[in-house]
Amino acid sequence: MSVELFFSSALNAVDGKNRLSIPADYRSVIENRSKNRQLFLAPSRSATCLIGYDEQQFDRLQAEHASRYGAEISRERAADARATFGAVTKFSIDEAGRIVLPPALKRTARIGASLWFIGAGHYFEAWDPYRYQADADADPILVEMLRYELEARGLPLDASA
Amino acid sequence: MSVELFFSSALNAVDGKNRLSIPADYRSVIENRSKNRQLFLAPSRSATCLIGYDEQQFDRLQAEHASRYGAEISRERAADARATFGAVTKFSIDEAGRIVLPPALKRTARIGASLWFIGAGHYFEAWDPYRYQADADADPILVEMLRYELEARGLPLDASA
DNA sequence: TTGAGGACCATTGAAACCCATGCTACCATC
DNA sequence: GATGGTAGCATGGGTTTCAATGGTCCTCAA
Repeated sequence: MSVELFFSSALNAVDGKNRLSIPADYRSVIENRSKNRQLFLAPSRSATCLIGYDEQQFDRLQAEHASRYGAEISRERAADARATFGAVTKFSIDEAGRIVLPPALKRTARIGASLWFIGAGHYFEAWDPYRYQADADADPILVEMLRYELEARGLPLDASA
Repeated sequence: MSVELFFSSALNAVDGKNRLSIPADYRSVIENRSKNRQLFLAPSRSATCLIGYDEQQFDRLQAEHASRYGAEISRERAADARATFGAVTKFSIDEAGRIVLPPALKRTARIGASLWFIGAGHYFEAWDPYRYQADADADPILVEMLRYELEARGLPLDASA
């Protein structure tokens, strides 16, 4: 069961070509759940970060959207369809376990040279580490773990540096 | 499953001959769903933009229309038939992935020198970028992504410029 | 004969791909 | 328990492919 949920956290680099490694844990969750290496990323609607999930979860979101409206045709439905599908990007994870982050997504989530992954069950979040530290809802334990990871990589503990 | 839905967004140019590239993502969705390179475009009835879809979705719209009326013959049915089919244009996507936009469609949707594509599941929308920004139902996240794309191409952020 | 539309070629910049390297965790052996 | 070997993961770099777009020529019709 646990192989089917995203959990644990990791700090990875985003290089000059906007490539980044998806943590190996998450990759195997995706492969176990969806039998492929497809990853979906979209900006969060409630925080300045990205939300990541696999195809199975995407299908679930799509089914929710469809059942919310049935055969209805309306402005509301159209707006919701845009919000549900428009900002989502699909990636296929390469042999080395990486994807390339499109600049528009990177910037919308205010991401810099590294990325802080936080597992959250059916999905995971990906934050700029400094933005996560500054977030009002940040978990103190996760912040402490993040600070340790930053230190271990020789990265500054604060964005200003 | 997910390869069969339109999602993600893109900003493409419309050149002096009214040629425009259909985003590669959308092209492969069309090919996967309909086994051809046929695209249908029609003005939206609820917004100032174009709606695009493939042959499979066209068939679905047609089936919905038919089941709504059965064998009924009426002015309403005729009016709905006109609305459903009258303004639809079929395109075949060329080798380079482009179509030529008829001036009437371009003008009806108030399209200028570029086009903002938004995936919405079984169909996608195509807006003039400045008109999308100004739309009351615009999604703030998509607006932000659009502004980034405008900037990346050196285009003005506002229509007035 | 001139303009419009369509087919075909050309360019450029980004995205996918392939190969190489440090690092660490785990394993087997001594 | 120490030591050497091996494998997997996170990264860096270079190369090739392809998408998006601009341009030219050709054809057909008015």
